[in-house]
Order: sequence, then structure tokens, then C-alpha cells
Amino acid sequence: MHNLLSNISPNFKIPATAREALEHMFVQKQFNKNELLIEDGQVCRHMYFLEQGCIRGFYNIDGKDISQWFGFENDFATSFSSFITRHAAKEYIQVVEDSTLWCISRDQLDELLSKYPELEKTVRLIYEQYYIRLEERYSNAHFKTATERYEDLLKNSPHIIQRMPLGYVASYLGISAETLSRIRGQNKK
Amino acid sequence: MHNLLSNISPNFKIPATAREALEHMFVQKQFNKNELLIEDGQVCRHMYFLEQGCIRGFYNIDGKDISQWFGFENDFATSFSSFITRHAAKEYIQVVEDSTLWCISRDQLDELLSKYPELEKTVRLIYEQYYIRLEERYSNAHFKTATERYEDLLKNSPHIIQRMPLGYVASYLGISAETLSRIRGQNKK
DNA sequence: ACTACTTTTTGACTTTTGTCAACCATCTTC
DNA sequence: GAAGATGGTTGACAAAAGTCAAAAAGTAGT
Repeated sequence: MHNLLSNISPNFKIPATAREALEHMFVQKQFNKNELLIEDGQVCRHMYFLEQGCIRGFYNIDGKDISQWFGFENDFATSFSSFITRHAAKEYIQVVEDSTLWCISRDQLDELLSKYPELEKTVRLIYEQYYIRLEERYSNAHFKTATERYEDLLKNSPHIIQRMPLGYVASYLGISAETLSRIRGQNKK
Repeated sequence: MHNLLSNISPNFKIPATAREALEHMFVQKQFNKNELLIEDGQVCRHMYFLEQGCIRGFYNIDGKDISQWFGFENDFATSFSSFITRHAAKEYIQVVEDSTLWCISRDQLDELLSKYPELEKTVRLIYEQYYIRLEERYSNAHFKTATERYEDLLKNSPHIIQRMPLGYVASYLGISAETLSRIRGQNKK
């Protein structure tokens, strides 16, 4: 549990009262490459915190999969809208490298928040950070060309390019794998 | 103030203790068509609640403006990342129809939340809703063609098409005004 | 080290969308 | 009610990216 608390804490204060409960509710689990944490059609009942490894969320559209987001060490991840609304998810979550994750169920999180309302603020601040990230991603996708999007990613999130297969990155950028391969080829010269 | 409370309340409970303070802190203001609530480079210090009218957030890229979001009656709106981080905004907020807005400053909101921590949960729930909306918007933009995106918008948010000029809608969908005009022409047949 | 499998690259061609320019229709305003 | 704005439409052409197919490179697993 060390990692979770030590990695949330630098940015967000966790009230001492809630620390212990938090430690008890998150459970550490090990997953192997290519395992699916959730599938399209299931309700996503867990929130994950990545201690080690990486995962991705993706949609399946007409047999093609399209990466939606990537998660690395110290990120929280879940199929957010399913987790919150308790409706069936439209996405899959796949383990990309063998990973060590901490899990908490929606019910436990609710319990935690109602017992320790002083955690609400921590959660709000985390949400703010994730909202801003998503907004940034959205606006980049909006007004940049494929090449610019790739170069931005290379500059701002090189770990994505280093650790995720090209095909995953291509759909994340909203382009075909062939186009990404060509862009990358161009860039080397 | 009636509208704000009555329109938040159906979805979110506002603790009675905080009601009055909330009413005092939001100030009603009137804005005219084409006024800018904030400009690129300024810090956005206010959060707005739309009682009547509509507004949009847009980026200016190489002299072109690109709509980022639209706000209508009973929406909250601000240049979120600037409001939260207190850094300069990268976007403009423009009043599209003459509008009646309720405003609260960041400092007042902070004050409100520290005096009435029971509001944290309300804010968290509002954030969840907005996050899910943005995620939906993002994924649609990601894997649908221009025509599908237009048809989705027509189905799910016809008010946008009815109340926003075609040029604003086009950049919101990530396509040129000409392409949108052609799609719309096709659809009529 | 060899096969089987997956991922990436390359080439030829097609489709989609963008750009530029002209044109038309309102709507405002003096 | 004429003169500008503003917003929307249309056409011709150009550019960007997608598709299909095949080759090449990389990665396991035995």
C-alpha cells in the first residue's frame, strides 16, 4: 500500500483519520499482459491504481480497436462513466505489460467517502487534475494535424511511444497504423 | 438566484446550511451578444451559471477560431483549467445570444467550500457529470466520420445546431464550414 | 536456431476533407 | 431602401489520410 499513499500524498493531502481505512480497502493484485480488467458490456465495479506496469482503455468499433487512454505508474484508472453511473461500459481495459495494481470497489469507495467526508476534497482535487488532462487531450485532437499530434506526444509523453505498440498509439492519435509508421519514418530524417 | 438553486437541486442536494451563503455569493449579470467573458492570455477568475442564453468557448489558432464547447440554460461554464490552476487561459469565452448569467469568483468559491465542506460532495458529483460528458464528446470525435458526428449532434443536441451559427458548429465538429454545409445539403435529400 | 506469430514498414491507389474563390441570401443600419 | 456586414452554399482543385496487399522485421516458444 505504500506506493498508493506516498504517490497520492505529494499532490493531495489525505486526512490522517482516513489513512488507515484507505489502506485496508485497497487490495493489491497482479495481472498479466493482455488480461482484460473489464469488457464491453460489463459494469466496471473497480477503480485501479497502478503501482507498476501499464494498461489501456479501448473501444471496439466494427472489429477494430481504438485506444482511448493509457495508464502508467501512479495513475488511477477505471472505465469512468461505467464506474460512476453503474451502467454497462462501452470499453475494454487491457493490461499491456505485466502489472501490479491496487483495486477498490465502487461500494467500498462510497463507504469510505461517507465515513470520511473529509476525503471528498481529495477526490475533488484529483478529478480536477484528470478533467484538465482530458480537456487538453481533447483540444489537441481537435485542431492539430496527425503529424503535430504525434510530435506533441513524443515531446510530452514519450513513455507512451516507448512502451505502447505502434498500433495502439495510432488509434489513440486517431490515425491509421500505416500513417503513423510513415510519420515516424519522415521524422527520423 | 432562484434558477440556480432550483436547477442544481433536482440532481444534486445542496445542504441547507450552505444555501444562503451560496445565494449571496452568486451575482446575476447581463451580457450582450458577442461580448467576451474572458480572452486568451487572461486568467479566468469566474465560474458562470447560465440562467438564460448561450455562450461558447473557443481557441484561436492562426487567426481561425475553433469552438471548444457550448453552454446553454442551466449549464455551468468557465475556462476550467485556467479557473482551477489560475494560469492564463488559452481560450476565449464569447456570449452568443444576449444572456443572463450568475457569476462567482474562484476566491469566493474556495471560501464557500472551506466554510461549508459539506458542499464538496455536491461539487464532486457535478464534476463527475461533466467529466462523463467530456469523455463522451472525446470518444465520439475519435472514431466517427464527419457525417456521423453531425448526425449524432443533430440527434443528441439539436439545440446546438438550432442556436449556434454553422461556422461555430463546424469547428466544434472538427470540420470546415464548407464540409458541414455540404453534409447538411446531402442530409436534406 | 527454427518455426510461427505478431508488429511494422512500404507501395499503389482511393476516399475524404480542406482550401480558395465566387456567389447568394439575409439582416442591419444609416 | 441602398450599402455593408454576416452567414451559408457551391464548384474546382489540392492535400491529407485511409485502405488493401505484400514484404520485412521483430518476438516468442520449443
